[in-house]
Amino acid sequence: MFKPVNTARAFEIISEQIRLEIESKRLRPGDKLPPERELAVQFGVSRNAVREALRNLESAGVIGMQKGVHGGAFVQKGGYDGVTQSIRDMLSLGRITLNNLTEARLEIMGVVLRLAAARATDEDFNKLDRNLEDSRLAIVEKRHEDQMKLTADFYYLLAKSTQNFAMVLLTTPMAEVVHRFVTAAEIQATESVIASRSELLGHLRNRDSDKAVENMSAHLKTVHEAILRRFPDGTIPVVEV
Amino acid sequence: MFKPVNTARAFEIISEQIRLEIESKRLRPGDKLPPERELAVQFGVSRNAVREALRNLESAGVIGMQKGVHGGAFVQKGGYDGVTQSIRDMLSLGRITLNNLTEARLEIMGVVLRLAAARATDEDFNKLDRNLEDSRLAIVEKRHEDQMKLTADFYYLLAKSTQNFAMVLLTTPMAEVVHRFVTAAEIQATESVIASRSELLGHLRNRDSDKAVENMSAHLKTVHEAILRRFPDGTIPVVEV
Amino acid sequence: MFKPVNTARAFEIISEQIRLEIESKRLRPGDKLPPERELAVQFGVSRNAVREALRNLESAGVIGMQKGVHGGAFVQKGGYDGVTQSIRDMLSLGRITLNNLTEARLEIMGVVLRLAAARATDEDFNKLDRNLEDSRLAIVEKRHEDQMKLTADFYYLLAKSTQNFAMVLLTTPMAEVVHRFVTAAEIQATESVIASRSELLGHLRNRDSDKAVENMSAHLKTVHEAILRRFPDGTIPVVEV
Amino acid sequence: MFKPVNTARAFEIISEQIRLEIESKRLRPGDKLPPERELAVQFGVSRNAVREALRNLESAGVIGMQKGVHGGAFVQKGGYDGVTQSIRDMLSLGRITLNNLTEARLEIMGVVLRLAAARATDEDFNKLDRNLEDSRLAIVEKRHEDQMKLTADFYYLLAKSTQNFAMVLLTTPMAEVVHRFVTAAEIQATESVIASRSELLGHLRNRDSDKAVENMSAHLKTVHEAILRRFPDGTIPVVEV
DNA sequence: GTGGTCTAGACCACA
DNA sequence: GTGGTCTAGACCACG
Repeated sequence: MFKPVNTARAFEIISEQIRLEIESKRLRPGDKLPPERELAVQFGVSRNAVREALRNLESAGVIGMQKGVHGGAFVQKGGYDGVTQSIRDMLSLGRITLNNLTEARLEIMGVVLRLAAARATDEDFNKLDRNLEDSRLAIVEKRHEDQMKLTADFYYLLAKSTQNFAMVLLTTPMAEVVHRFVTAAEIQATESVIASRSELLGHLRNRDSDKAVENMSAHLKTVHEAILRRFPDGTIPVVEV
Repeated sequence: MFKPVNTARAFEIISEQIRLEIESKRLRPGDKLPPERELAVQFGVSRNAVREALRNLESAGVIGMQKGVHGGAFVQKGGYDGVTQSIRDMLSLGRITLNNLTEARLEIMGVVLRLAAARATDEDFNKLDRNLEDSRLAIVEKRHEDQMKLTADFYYLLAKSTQNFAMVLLTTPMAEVVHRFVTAAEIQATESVIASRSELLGHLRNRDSDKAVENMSAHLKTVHEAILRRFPDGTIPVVEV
Repeated sequence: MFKPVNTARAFEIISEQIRLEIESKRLRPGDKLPPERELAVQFGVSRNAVREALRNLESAGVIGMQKGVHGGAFVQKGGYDGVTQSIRDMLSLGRITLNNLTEARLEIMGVVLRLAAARATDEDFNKLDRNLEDSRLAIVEKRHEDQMKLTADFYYLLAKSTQNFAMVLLTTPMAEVVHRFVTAAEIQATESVIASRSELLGHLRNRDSDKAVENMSAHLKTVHEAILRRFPDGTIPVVEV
Repeated sequence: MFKPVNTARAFEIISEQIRLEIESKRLRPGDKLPPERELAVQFGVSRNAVREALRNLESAGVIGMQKGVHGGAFVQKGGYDGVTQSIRDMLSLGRITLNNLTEARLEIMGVVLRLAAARATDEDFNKLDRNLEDSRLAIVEKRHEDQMKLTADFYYLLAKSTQNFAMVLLTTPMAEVVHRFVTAAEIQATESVIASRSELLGHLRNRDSDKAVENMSAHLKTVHEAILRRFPDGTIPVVEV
C-alpha cells in the first residue's frame, strides 16, 4: 500500500533539478551555471553537496568544469563518453566479453552501413575522404597517436552519415573500447587499411550496402583476431603502477 | 615539442585506481570497499575527495552505496543505467530526437530478433511466455505500474536471448527511455498487445526472423505514433514542482 | 591495497617535462626555450603556471632568464649554486653547524688533494700559479673584493684538478659558504696566506699528498678559529635592513 | 666605478626576506607563514609575486606547502633534496658522468667510514642492525620497493653515525642518484648483499675502518659495473610519454 | 570556511 | 617582443 520512502540524498535532488532545467531548455548547451558558492546558497545546502551533484553531472558528460576567472560549470552539448565508460565497466566486471562486443559491433555496423548507403550526403563523403587522406599521411609519417584519433573519427563520421545521432551514440563507444585494445596490443595500421576503407567508401557511394557490409565485416574480424593473438583471453593485463 | 599538461584531480585518480582494481579482478562484484574513512587514510586524501570519487563510480553503476551498520560501498555486477542516463541526456540536450531513437531502435531490434531467432533457448522462451502471462494478468487487473515493469522486462528478455549481453546493453536503455514517454503519455497497453507479442514469440520459435521483425516494426511504429499524438514535438513537457 | 594519490600541480608537470627534454638531449645548454606565452599555449595552461615552472628551474640553476627582445629562458650548463644554497639553508635552519662544515671540508679536501696530487696537469698548475700571483697583487693593492673572488677560484681550481667535476660540486659550495663567514668577519688575507698556498702547490707538484693535506689542514683550522673569535657561536648576526 | 644595477625582481626580494627571517631565527622549522593573500598585502605586491617566491623556497626545500584549512606554507627542518636535484641536473646536463659520481662516492664514503668507525654509538649500530634485518625480510618477501627505501636508509644511517650532518648532506644525495640507476637497471639486491653489509658493520664495531672501506669499495664497484652492463653509456634512456 | 591552485587578460620596463 | 608584474574570480582540497 505504501511506497518505499525514497530518502533522496541532497546531491541527487540537486543534480536532478539541474537536469530538469536542461530538459526544460531553461539551461542550454554553453550556458554557465552559477558559482558553486552561490548554488549552495540557492539550494540551501553545503558546498560539498553541490560539488557532489556537479561531479555526478560532470561524469555523465552533462556539464564540464572550467578553472580560472572565466571558469565555472558549463552545460555541454552532450557526448557518448557515458556510454563508452559503461561498456568499459561491463567488460571490467566480466559482464560482457570482447567476443560479445565484436559481434554486436559487426551487426550494428551492418545497420549503420545500410542507413549510410541510403543517406550519406556529399559533405559526409568529402569529410570521409579527407579523413582517409589525413590518416594515410599519419601512417606514412608514423604519427601513431594522430592515426589512432583519425581511425576513431572515421567510425564517427560513418555513423554520423546515417543522419541519426542515436546511431553515433551506440556505435562510436564500441569502436572506442575496441580501440583501447588495439592500442594496448600495439597493432599499427598499414596503408592496406586505407585501401580497404577507400574501397568501402566506393561501395557506399554506389549505394551498394551489401558489399560495404562485407568489406567492413572482413576488416573488423581481422582486427578482432589480431587482438586475440596478443591477448588470448580478451582482456588487457593491468599494469601495476 | 611539449605536450599539454593534464592536472588530474584527486577524485579522478582515486576512481581510476578503484576501477583498475576491478579490471584486474582484485575487486569483484559483491566485494565491499573499505569504509570511506579508511580509504581516505589509504589514499592520503580527505574524506571529501574519496566521497566524490565514490559518487563518480556510483553514478556509473560500478558500485552501490548501502547505509547502516553493514553498509558501505559494494562493487555491483554492472548494468545499463549509465547508457540509459546518457540517452536521456542526449534527448534533453536536443542532440537526438524521439524519431532518431525510434528509428535506431527499430533497426537494432531487427538485429536482436535475427540473433534471437537463431539462438534463443527453451529457457528463454519459457521466461518470455511467463512474462506474457504476467503481463496479461496485470492488464486485466489494471496494475498499470506492474504492467510497465513487465513490458520493460519483455524487451530485456528478448535481448538476453541473443546470448550476447552487449545487445542488452544497447537495446534495453532505448526501451526504457521510450518507456518514459509511454508512461507520460498515459498510453495503456491492451490485451491486443499481448496477442501481438505472443505472435512474435511464435515466429521466433519457428526461427522465422523476418516475420518477427515485421511484427515488431509494426508495433514500435504504432507506439511511436501514439506518443507523437500526445506530444507532437517529441518532448515531454516539464512539470513545474 | 591502495596507494596514496599525489595530485601533481601544473607547474610540477611542466618543469618535469622540460627537465626530461634536457635529459634526453633534445634541449642542450645554450638553447633557448620558447617564450612564456608560447609555452603556455603548448602546455595548455596559463602563463602563470609556466612562470612558476620556470622559476623552479631557474632556482635550480637549470635555466637562466634574460629580459629584453632577444631575451628568454636559456638552458644553462649547470653549476653548484643549488648545493651552495642547500648548505646555507641547512646552516640557517640549524641542521648543521660551522664546526660540522669545517670538519667535513677538512676531510673532503684531503680526498681532493690526494686525487689532485695524482692527476693535476701542467695546465692546472699554471692556472693555480696565475691565481696565486693575481691574489698576491690584490692583497698588496687592497682590492679586498677581488681577493675574495680569487680565493674562491683557488679552491675551485684545486677541485677541478682532480679531473672529476663531482668533486667540484661537493667542495666548492662548502668553500663559498665558509667564505661568507670570512667576509662577514672582515678577515683579510695577508701575504703569508699566499706563501702557504704556494708551499701547498709545491707539495702537489711533488705528488706529495700527505704534506699537502697537512698544509691545508693547518690553514683551514686557522681560518676556522679566526671566524670563531669573531662569531663565537658560529652564526653571522643578521643585520636589520 | 659604478656597480651594476641589480634589478632585483619582486619575488627575489621576497624570498630573500623570508630566508633572512629564518636565518635570524625569527622563523623556525615548523612555523607557519602567513597566507599567500596576506603576504601579498604585507609585501605590497600581487599574490603572483608571492607565489613565485614561495615556489622558489619550496623547490629549495626551505618551506613546504600544505593544502586545506590548516594548510599554508611551513618552514621545513631542511633536507638534502636540493643537493640531490643538483646532482641529477649535472648528470642531465652532461657536466658529470656516472663514473665521476661513483669515484667521488667511493672516496667520500672512505671518509664517512673512518669517521663512523671512530664515533658511531651503540644506538647507531642498533639502528643499522634493525635496518639490515628489515632489508633482509624485504628481500625474501620480494618487496622490492621497500627494499630500495631501506638501502637508501642504510647509507643515510651510516653517514649519520659520523655525528656530522654535513656528511649526510654530501653523501646521501649521491647514493640517491645512483639508486635511480639501480632502479632503472632493475638490479635487485640478494641476500649476499645483506651478508656483505653485515660484515661491514662488524668491521665498524671493531673500529677497523680500513677493512670497512675495503668492503664498501668492493660493493660499490660491483654495483657500478652492474649498472654499466645495463646502460653502457652511463645514462638512463628517457622514456617517451 | 579557509587556503592553495589556476586562469585570462592587462600594463610596464627592458633590450 | 619578451620577461616582470598585477588583478579578480573561480575551482580544488582540507578539516
